[in-house]
Amino acid sequence: MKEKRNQNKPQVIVIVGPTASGKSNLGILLARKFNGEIISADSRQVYKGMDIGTGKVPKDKNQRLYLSHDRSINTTFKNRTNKYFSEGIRHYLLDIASPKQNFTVDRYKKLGEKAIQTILNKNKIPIIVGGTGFYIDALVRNLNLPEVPPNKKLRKELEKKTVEELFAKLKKLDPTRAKTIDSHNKRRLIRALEIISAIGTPIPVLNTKYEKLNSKYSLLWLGVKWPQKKLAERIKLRLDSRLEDGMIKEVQKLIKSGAGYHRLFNFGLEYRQISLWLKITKPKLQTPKEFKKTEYYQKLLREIIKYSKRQMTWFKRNKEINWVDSSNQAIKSTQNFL
RNA sequence: GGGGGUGUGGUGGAGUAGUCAAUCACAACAGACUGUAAAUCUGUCGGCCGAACGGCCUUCGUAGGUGCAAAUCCUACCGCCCCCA
Repeated sequence: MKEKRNQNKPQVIVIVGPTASGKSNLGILLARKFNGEIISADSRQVYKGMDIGTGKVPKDKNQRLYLSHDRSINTTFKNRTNKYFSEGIRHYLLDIASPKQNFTVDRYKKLGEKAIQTILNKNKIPIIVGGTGFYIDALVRNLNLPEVPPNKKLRKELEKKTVEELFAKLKKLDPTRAKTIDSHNKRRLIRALEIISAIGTPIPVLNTKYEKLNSKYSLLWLGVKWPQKKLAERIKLRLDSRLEDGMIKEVQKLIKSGAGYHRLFNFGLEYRQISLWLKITKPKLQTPKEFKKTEYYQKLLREIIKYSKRQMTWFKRNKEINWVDSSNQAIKSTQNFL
């Protein structure tokens, strides 16, 4: 019905929604039906070893079987291809970083663009699925990120200063940025200063208006919607089954592998609360049952729900999203789009 | 039965005569977001009016009392807690 189709722009589908909304399944469904491949847009699913806590789609097993069919040479883990399939559908940008290293939007954007191209070259439809709004917008809406990688040393130094000091400094060095920045947000202030100190001059005024970002793709935005109460229930059920599925072990493993408590704290949600709890608990008591008795569990539940709301706050301002509450609706929209 | 303590907004918990609709934390609600984004940060949070300065009303277990003035002092009652019997 809408004839605003842009023939020269490649078509890309984006599926967004809060955590536990069922995006991943919808993604696979559409990928099957419309010959697509999936690009995950999740800032935590990029990490290896963070599976249960991030709700990564299960990796197909037969793939490994296939690769290691020759039992004579012990190839159990010689999965060189690194390709991630779930239910036969190729997924990109999962398991591409170590939890010990830093991953950034910039990196995501670059890899994402590559993935989109790869999929298009196969004459398939890229389907971006995820809950990290910032990553999605960076990838799909032409965000212009300044070429300034993180500077650990500088950050450490600036970290010592107070927000007021940092803001004052920024005001002097880059008054334009100072006008729009959140003057209380230390992390942002530090990054802003990092940029100036690297570039030397104030950054050019960027397209900050959300609506003004012009995509080079023709996009179909699908949003998976739930009544809030229902979503909260789903979140609880999902958390409980995650715990049963070995969530705690996953965190223990990460700790052992050297990710560090500080790092885990920063990952948030499950990784934050469970690692905090593990730190003060006797190994003997580290079971799902024990965890569920604690305040950490209650807190975690609240945190996940809050997180889902924050996600919605982000998505709400994107007026292009078609909110659907059934896969049929999604399919219909997709048919219209293609 | 005797002695002591305590009762505050959705919760925890400050306040102990005026500057108190009442610090703070949590929860709740709303929002921001250009290289940590599941992170980080902001606002509102008794009711009514107001864009705002502000104004009015109802609150600190209940009922009385003393004060110009009470969440804060006194008395009684009710509830909870602790100690001695």
